[in-house]
Amino acid sequence: MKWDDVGNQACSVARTMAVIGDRWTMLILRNAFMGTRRFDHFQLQLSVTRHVLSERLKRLVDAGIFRKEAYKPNRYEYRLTQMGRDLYPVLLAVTAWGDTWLDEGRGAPLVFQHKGCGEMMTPTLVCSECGEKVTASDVIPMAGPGLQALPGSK
Amino acid sequence: MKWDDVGNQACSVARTMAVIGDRWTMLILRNAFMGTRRFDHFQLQLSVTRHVLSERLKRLVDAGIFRKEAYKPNRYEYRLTQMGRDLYPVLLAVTAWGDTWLDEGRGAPLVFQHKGCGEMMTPTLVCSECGEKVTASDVIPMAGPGLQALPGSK
DNA sequence: GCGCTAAGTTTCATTTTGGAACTTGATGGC
DNA sequence: GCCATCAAGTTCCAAAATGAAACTTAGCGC
Repeated sequence: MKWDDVGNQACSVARTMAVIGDRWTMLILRNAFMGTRRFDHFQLQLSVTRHVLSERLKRLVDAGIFRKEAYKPNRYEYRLTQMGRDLYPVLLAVTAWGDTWLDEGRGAPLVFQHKGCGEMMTPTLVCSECGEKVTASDVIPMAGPGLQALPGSK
Repeated sequence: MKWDDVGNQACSVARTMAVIGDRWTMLILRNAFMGTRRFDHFQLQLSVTRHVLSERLKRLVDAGIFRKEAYKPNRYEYRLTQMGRDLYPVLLAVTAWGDTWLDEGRGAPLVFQHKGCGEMMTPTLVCSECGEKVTASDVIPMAGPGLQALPGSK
């Protein structure tokens, strides 16, 4: 199967991966959340080739995750839209997992202070209804309204 | 920069992406959470080539996300380890984003019932300390113990 | 022992990367 | 005004990864 087809599946994971499911894209987003906006800055900070960076930014703009804006004639910057900012929980979940499982005993490279309460926080996933922490075995996935075809897998 | 190098950065996002940051890998994990365990089942459900599937499963086993176990002589299944199960919040965060932004008016393909309270839930990211919902602007990232070098970006 | 099944491996053409140089349209200095 | 510079890409090519499909290998069922 090709990736264009994967994006058409009735699965939010597949559709999301068709947009952001690539290594560089996540790192681009990470840096965007840290304040990076310009082509050359992304390129330098990430050491990604200009070629790939160009293609990824284009895709993210098309998807509506970045807005490309001229900050002076012929010079552009890439700013997260609301759609893009909404990816923060994904980044945080990824970070939390990496901190837990890949730190090699060194501790988290970054820690997060929550403005609201002032404490250092661990991003935690909870049920929207009862506020309880959620793990894989606490959840029953069920067919929702957006499901068309279900070959046991999608 | 090559991907092996990216995995060595002092950044949990980069390190995590070096392991799971690839489109197929996320879909493999999605299906693993839905109960899939065997090579041919993954292959059929995902329509990924056997070639790529083989390589990805190998990497996930090496990383410690799957455990490869013989269920009879010469037949194996891939089961999530605790490290693997801990990726569930990432999957849920991805799903929640896709449900919000990519459903094209059709509604979520899958909905999640929380066993604890019985309600249909939206996975929500909160601060571990105060329980408040967290967005990008609520958080201040700061250097943590695992940070060695910080070229403004990593 | 024959055919089936599961779990891969191999082969090869096509696509995608990585690396590096080239292009283009403002500025900025003098 | 004119030359140098800088930012934001594009182009080119070799190397690596992917997709598609056929092939391999070992145990099972009968």
